[in-house]
Amino acid sequence: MKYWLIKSEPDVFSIDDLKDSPSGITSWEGVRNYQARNFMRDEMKKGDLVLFYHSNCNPPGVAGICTIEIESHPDLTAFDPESRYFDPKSHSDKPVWFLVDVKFASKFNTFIPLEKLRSKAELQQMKLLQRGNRLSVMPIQKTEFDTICEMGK
DNA sequence: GCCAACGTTGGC
DNA sequence: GCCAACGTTGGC
Repeated sequence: MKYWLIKSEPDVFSIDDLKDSPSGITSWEGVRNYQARNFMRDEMKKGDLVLFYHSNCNPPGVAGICTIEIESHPDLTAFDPESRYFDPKSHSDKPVWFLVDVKFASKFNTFIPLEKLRSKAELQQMKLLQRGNRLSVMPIQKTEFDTICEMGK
């Protein structure tokens, strides 16, 4: 099993929006970064555990946990000219963009702000904390996942 | 709202 | 294939 962190702007889609989705499941649409896509397309497996991070808000931080429910399939919003995620390079016979479906698992009792993550010695290696990091889907270590879950209790 | 960091685009 | 220009991300 692998461990991941995904970012979302809560103004756009928050962990409560995920919780309120039908069956707590949503397609993680709109990712338009190749590295992030490759993680979703090639490496995320059903049952993997995922931290849900709120970005571009005050304060940013980890809000809870979800799981991979459905493995890689094409991101249909790329085919839709009306969608803000439309990409004319992607065609249904040869899709460029892929996504996974994630399922709500739990919300932390304590929201963990970025500042708290930065202050933890065990988390200093996390990609999330590296300067200039912009990846919205990234792998994390089990030890990091466990540390953050403990902080969120 | 600013701006540093990074990814993508496109001319050459 | 290089690299300048541009657009986006996301913390602050």
